[in-house]
Amino acid sequence: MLTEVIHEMLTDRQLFLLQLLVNDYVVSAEPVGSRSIAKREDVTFSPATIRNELADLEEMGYLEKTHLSSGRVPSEKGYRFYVDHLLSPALLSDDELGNIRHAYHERLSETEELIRVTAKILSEFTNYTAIMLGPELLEMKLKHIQMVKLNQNQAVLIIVTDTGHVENRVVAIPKSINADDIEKIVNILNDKLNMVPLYQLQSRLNAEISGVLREHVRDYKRVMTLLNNSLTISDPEQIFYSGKNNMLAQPEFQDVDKIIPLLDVLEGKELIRELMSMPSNGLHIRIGRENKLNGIEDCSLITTTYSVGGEHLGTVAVIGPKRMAYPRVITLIDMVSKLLTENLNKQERHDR
Amino acid sequence: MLTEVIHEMLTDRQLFLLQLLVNDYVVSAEPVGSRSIAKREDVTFSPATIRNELADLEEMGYLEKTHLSSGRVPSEKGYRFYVDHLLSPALLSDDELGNIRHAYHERLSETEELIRVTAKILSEFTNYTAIMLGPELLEMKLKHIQMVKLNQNQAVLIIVTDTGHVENRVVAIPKSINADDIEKIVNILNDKLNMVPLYQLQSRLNAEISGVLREHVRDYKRVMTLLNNSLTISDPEQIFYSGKNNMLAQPEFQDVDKIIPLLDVLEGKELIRELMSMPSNGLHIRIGRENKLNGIEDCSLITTTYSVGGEHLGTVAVIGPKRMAYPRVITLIDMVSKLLTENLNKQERHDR
DNA sequence: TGTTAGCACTCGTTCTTCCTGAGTGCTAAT
DNA sequence: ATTAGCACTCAGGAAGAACGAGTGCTAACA
Repeated sequence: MLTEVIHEMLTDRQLFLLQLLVNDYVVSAEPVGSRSIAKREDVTFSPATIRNELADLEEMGYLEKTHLSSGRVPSEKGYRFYVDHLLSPALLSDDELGNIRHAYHERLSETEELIRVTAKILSEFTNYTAIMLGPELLEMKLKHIQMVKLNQNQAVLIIVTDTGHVENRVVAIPKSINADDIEKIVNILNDKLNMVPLYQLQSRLNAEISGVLREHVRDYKRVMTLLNNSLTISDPEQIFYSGKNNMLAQPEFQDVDKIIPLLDVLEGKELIRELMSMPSNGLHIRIGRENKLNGIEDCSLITTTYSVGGEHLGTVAVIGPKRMAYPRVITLIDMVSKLLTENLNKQERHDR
Repeated sequence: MLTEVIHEMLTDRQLFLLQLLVNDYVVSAEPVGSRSIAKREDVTFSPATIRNELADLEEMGYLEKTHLSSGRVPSEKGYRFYVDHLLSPALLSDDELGNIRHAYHERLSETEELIRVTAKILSEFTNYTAIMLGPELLEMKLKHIQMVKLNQNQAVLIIVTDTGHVENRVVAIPKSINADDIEKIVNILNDKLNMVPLYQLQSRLNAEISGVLREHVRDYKRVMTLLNNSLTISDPEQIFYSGKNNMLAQPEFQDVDKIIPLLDVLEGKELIRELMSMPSNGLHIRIGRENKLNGIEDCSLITTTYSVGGEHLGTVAVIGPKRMAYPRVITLIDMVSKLLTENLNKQERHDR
């Protein structure tokens, strides 16, 4: 790969050095000097030569110095180039592969559990933070609706989706409505709304169903406001975190003043929005300021997606320092998202 | 209060000084010296006198020095004495009172939501971390059980409790069992298990119900293992955190090496066990090493409980540094737990 | 006898100063 | 084109000085 002319300006040796330097910096977290590069067995030329090359790479914007006489550190452009052209996926040891597969063999029944396990594996094997966006609630389709009366005034409204997800909320039941009414209402809803995506529930209710209800049910008005209130799906995403505290172990975040804003951003809604705005297929990497979001300028975000039956279901993300073990994370996130997809489809296959 | 002889060994002036010193240290987080105490308006005697008194208090074990010539800091014994004898509950400003009451007026429908709001208020108004243990699932009683078929092989089992809580799990349905069977099973379960506490479900199933099932249902064996698996309530507690990151702002946890173990403990199961082991009524304070749990030696834990209809429901806890604003936290936790109880009982009252 | 002023002493903190070592760029020789 | 050599830079650590907030103790005082 190195022998091809990838970028018109860079010689093979420069490519080689850039790759070496990034690899080195990723593990050491210290600026890399010419001497330490020259010490490597596979480097035949002298520190002086390396200095010349590194100076050129710096001039072209791939490297930076932390101060006038320091070693070099990759710039964002450098990372970007590395990620785009110099990266070869990491290999996992048999041990690790075994452990990962093992974790999936435990239980493949519940979607949520599967996602949670995936997040945990990702964060534990990368030592960074994993964030998973679950299947979008709004895209799920209604499988069954049910009302269970708790007492004179309250009932639980239960919505089961085609994926087996269960939403529920407590609703106040007006005195004017009795058990028979409720049964009637629920029957109508189940009849008319079967397999309707949740985001359409409300509009369908008001368009098609209100008429039917008016005919068959007493106190039609109250029922409608009740249903309107409870069929609003407010929380559009399920979010699973794992390894939030892993960030604290990274040398770039030893300073408490950096940790607090970072953790705040990590848990904040903006990050989720950012994640949702990522392209919805394939693997994507955002390095440092490529994330428009404030507070994670020193972080990189790697995302991919998982799906079932070809349908986009959710997002898998790893966030870590810019100085990230990209090859390893890429391999892991790719593997894990495929395993997740695979397991979800295994469930699905049973269906038909 | 000060004029009574509370502790045979301590003079009124010593009590006064101890109280002053703790109050001061709680806000400043710096060892308190004789001079700074003497500066206060309500202190009429000189630094030298204060030094003598503080030396006595130190001898008796209520105070400590961080080094030979430093100011004094309360010892755990000092905090304990302060908490037991010197504390007067803090007053909240009308503004704060208003805000708190306002937060509760929003929605009083869902138990979980109510608990979550309470945790948020506590952490925001104390600037420490709030942990709430929700109603013990196992104590809840079964209100309704339901199975919704998702596809050929899977169904969702839904358990609704008397409190409106909904548990659900995906179960695999053996081919030998059809929709009619399921309906029969569910009807039997609803009939026999109504208002049975969740922790009894399994034993009741095996004792009383297995016989009935054997008579009415095909493939009795598979059904029993299926039910046995899914009626095991694994997660005995609902836990709500709020303000986990507030700890990071405390001066005693500026050091990253202290933060990591602290956050780990905070999220760990041992702490929850510790919380559950607290006496189940009234307000309780554990200072520093009084918590047997490793990792929170420098923290204090204040807990109380909330209930509905006189029945113990769950635990409210605030964890912060030993150097905690005890009066304020006590006032807040007390107030908030009462508001929570009140609101829960308001729901309850509707029932009868 | 309890209180206080005075004083010597301790020790953490901060500010310098100095030194070292790892790094650089540049120049001249190979 | 490469490299040895050299002067230069700069972060980081060590050593020391000065500071100041605190102490305990003693002696004087009301």
